[in-house]
Amino acid sequence: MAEETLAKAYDFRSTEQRLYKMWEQSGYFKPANDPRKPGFDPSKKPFVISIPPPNVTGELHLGHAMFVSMEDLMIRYNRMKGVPTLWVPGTDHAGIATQMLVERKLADEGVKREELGREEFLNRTWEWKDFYAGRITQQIRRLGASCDWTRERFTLDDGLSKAVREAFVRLYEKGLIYRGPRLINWSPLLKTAVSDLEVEYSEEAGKLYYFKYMLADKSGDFIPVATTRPETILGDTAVAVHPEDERYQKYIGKEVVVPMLNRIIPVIADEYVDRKFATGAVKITPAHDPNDYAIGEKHHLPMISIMDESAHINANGGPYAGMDRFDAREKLWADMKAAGLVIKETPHTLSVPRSQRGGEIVEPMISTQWFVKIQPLAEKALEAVKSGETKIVPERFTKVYYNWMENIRDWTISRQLWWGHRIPVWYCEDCGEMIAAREDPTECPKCKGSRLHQDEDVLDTWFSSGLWPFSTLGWPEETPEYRYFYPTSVLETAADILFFWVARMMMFGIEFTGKPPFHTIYLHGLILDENGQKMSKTKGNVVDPLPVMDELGTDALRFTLLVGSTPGQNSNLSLKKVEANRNFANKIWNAGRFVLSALNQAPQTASGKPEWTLADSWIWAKLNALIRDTDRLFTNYQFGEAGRQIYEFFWGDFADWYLEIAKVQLAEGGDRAYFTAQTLVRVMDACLRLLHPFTPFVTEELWQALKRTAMEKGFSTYAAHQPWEDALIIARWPESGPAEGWEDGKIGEFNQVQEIVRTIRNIRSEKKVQPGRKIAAILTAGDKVDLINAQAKVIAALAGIDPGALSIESTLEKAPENAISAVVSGIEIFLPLSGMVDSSEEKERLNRELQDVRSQIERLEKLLSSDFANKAPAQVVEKERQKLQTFKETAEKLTSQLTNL
RNA sequence: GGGCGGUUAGCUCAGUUGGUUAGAGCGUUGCGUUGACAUCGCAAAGGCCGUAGGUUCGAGUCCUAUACCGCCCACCA
Repeated sequence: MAEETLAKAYDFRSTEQRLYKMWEQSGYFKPANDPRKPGFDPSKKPFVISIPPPNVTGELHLGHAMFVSMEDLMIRYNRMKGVPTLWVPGTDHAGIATQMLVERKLADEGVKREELGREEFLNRTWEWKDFYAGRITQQIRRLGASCDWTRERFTLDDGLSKAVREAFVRLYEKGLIYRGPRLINWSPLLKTAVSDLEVEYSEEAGKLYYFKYMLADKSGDFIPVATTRPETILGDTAVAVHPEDERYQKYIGKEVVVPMLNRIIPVIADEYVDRKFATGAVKITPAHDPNDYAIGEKHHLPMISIMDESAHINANGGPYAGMDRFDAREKLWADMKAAGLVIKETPHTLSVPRSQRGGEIVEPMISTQWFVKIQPLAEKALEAVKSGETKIVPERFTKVYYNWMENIRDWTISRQLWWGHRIPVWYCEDCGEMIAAREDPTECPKCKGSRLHQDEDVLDTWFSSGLWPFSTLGWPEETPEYRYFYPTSVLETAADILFFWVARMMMFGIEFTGKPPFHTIYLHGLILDENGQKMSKTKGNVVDPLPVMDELGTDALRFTLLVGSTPGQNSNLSLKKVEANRNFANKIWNAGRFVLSALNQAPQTASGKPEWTLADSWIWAKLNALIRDTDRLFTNYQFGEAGRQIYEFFWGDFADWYLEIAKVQLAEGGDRAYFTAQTLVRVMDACLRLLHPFTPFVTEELWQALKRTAMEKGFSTYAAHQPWEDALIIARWPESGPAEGWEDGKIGEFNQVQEIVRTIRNIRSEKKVQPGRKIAAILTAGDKVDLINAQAKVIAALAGIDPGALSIESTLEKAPENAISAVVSGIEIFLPLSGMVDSSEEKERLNRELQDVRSQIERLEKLLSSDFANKAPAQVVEKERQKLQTFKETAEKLTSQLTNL
C-alpha cells in the first residue's frame, strides 16, 4: 500500500462538510444509550443539554456561534467520556420578533396584516418560518454542532403546543393565571402588551414642564406642578402633595382645575411625594403611570385612559382627541402657554421606556390582559438554587438570580399578536362563561350553549420557551425519553437571558415536573468587538461568523471563542485571534504529517524491551500532567483555561521540543526509532483526543489518517490497551492517573537540557554565528555528567553543534582559551569561537550574569533565614534551598570564568 | 439609590485550593529557504499586576477602603 500523504496545509474547505456528514450519517450524534432502543440501560446516567432555541427570524451571529461552540464542547467531551449524551436541537417561533419582520416584509409589498386576515397572515408566517428555520439550523451545523437532529423541535410543533396548553390549563386550574384590567406596558407600534422585561430604559434628554394647577375656587391661586409628559395632564385625576409640606398643606382637600379640559380634581396628600423634587407637587395620572396607578388605587381615584392602542389621544382628551401623543403634547403646551398657565421649561434627563424589539416609546396603559401569579412559582425556583439543587456558574450570578426572584412581579403573558400559541380559553356567548381547556370545547359546560369563541390573544413567546427542557422530551406524556433524559444536565446560555428564559424554565420546570430542569446553569458573556464595544449594526462593528468560517475555518473560530472566554465574562473578538488559531489548526495538521512520516519510516517492530530516552519520559510526564489538569479544569467549567493549556503543551512542548528531538532519535534507527515512533503516535493521539471538543474537524481528519497508518504499521493508541475506535468523535477520552514518582524528576532533568540549548542558541544569536554553521562546545557538568552525556546528540542537534566537536566532562583541568562561556544550572558551557571573542565584552556579559546570580543568592539567603524556613511547608523550603545551591555553584563558576579571561 | 464586573507587557487577554525571578497571542527588534509547518523557526526587548492600607513566613491571587471604565436592577413627577 502506498504511503498516505497529506496536503501541506490543512484545508478546512475540503474537510468540514464531508466530516459533518459522516458523523451525522453514522449516527454519532444520537445518544449511545437510547431508551427507545433495545439494550437500553437505565442505570447509566446521561448528559443532556437542550439547545437555547434560536429564533426563526434571523441569521447566525456570534452569540449563536458562542453557545454552539460551548455546548458542543461539553457534549463532545461527555460523549468521549463514554457518558450517554443527548443534545436536543430546535428553534423558537419568537412571536413579536417574527411577526414584526413578516409585517415589515408585507409592508414592502404594500399589504397590511389586517387586510390579509389572521389565517392568511399565519400561512405567510409559516412559509417564512420554513425557510429561515432551515437556514439557521444549517448554519448551526456548519459550526460542527453534534446535536441529535432526529429530535429537532420547534416551539409551535404539535407536541410543544400540547405542552403549552397543558401548562396553561394547569396554572389556570390552580388559580395561578388570571385575567383583568391592569396597568401594563403597551407597544403602540406593535399594538400589543409587553412584559416588564421587554421594556428597556434609556437615558435621554428631555424637559421638565412647570405649570399652574389653578384652584377651582377661582381665587386665582394655584399649585405649581412639574411633569415630563404634559399630554398626560389630560388624564390627571388628582394633584398630590406631601402631607407635611407647609407650602401646600392649606390646599389639601381642595379642588383644582385640569388645564384646558376644566375637569375638577382633588388635591390629595401622600407621603410618596418628594418635597424636594421640582415643585414638590405631583400630578396624578393613574391610567398612564405606574406610580400614579398605585396612588390612584390607594386613594380610589378614577382612572381615565386618554390614549387608544396606537397611542393617539382618545375622546377623553377633548379637543385633542385623534392627535398623536407627541403632537398633543406640543399643542396642549402651546394652548396652556396662551392661557397663561405655563411657568417654565427646564432641561431634564429622563429614563425613557422603549420597546426591546421595536425601539418605540412604550406607553403605560390600562388594559385587560392575562397574567401569571408568579410568586408561588418564584419561591420554589429560589429554593432550588438556595439548596444547591441547581448551581449557577459563575457563582456570582446566584445573587442576581435571588434578587430578581425575590422582587418578581406578576408576568403579563398575553400578547395582541397572531403569531404564537393562542390562549386556550373560550368565552360562551350565551352565559359569559370562561372556559380554559386542553381540547377545543364544542359546548359550554355551564349552559350547554355552542356559541363559543376563543380568546384572540396569543401567549408570550417565553411561555413556551419556559417549557423547553421537558416539552422537547415529550412532556406532558411520560415518554421514555422524558423519563430517562429529564432533568437535563447543563443549561448553557448567555448571561443576559437569565431572567427572560432561565428563570422561567426554573419556575415552570419545578411547577410542572416537580424537578428543577437542570443541575447546572452555565452562563457565558457577551462577545464584544476587539475594542470591547457592543457589536451593533449602527456602529458597523458586527463580525459575521459565516465569512469568518469561510476564510479561516470553523475550528479556528470555535477555538477562539472557547479559549478567549472565562465563565460569565464578556470577551472581545478580533480577527487577529481567529487568524492565530487558524495557524494553530495548521500547526496541528503539520505535526500530524510529521508523525505520519515517522511511522512510515520507522521499523515496525522492536527487538528488545522499551528503552525510553529522557525526552520520551519528559513528554509523557508532561502529557500526563496535562490530562490531569484538563480533567480538573473541565470539572470546574474552566474550558478556556483547559484549551489554553492543551495549546501550550501541543505547540510549546510537543511541537517545539519533542518533534525536534524525535528527528534525532528516528535517525538512530532500530529500536530507538521504533520507540520514538510509538511515543509520537501515542502523544499525538492523546492530543487529538484532548483537542477534539475544541477543534473537531481538523482533529477528526488527522486522526483518521493517523489511525490508518498506525494500524497498518501495528502501532497502538495513546493507551496501548485501547483499540483504535471507528472515529475520533466517539473515541475514548484520555484517562488521567495520579502523578507517578518519576515524573517530576524527568521534567526537572529535561528542563536543564532545555536551558543549555537555549543558552547556546542565545549566544549564537548574540554573536551572530551563521545559522547553518556547526560549532564546537565543551560542557562541564560535574555530577550531572552522565545525564548530560546521554543528551549529547540532542543538545548538538538542537543547538547547532558539531556532534564530533562536543565534549562533555565532569570537570576541566584548565578552562578553554578563547571561548565564550556561560553557566546554567551549575553546568558550564564553553564555545570556542575563535576570532569572535572580545574579552572586554565577555567580561561585561559575565559580570552582568554574576551580578544577577548574586542578587538571587542574597534574596534566597535572606528568605531562608527568615520565618519562611520554619513556617512554610518543608517541600517549599527545600525547593528554595536547592535553588540557592544551584545559584551558588553558578556564581562560583562564573567567577572562575571571569578570572580566566 | 442598590448590586456586579473590569483595571496585569504597546494592543487584546489568561493566570480558582495564596508558594516566592508574572504568561499567551498579536505587534516591535535581530536573524533564518536545517524536508512537519513561512498559516513557520530561533533569539530579544517590553510588566512598582489601578491606588492606599491590612491578613500572612509569603499576596496578581484573601480582606478593607478608594479612583476610573463598563454592565445589571430600581417607580423619582
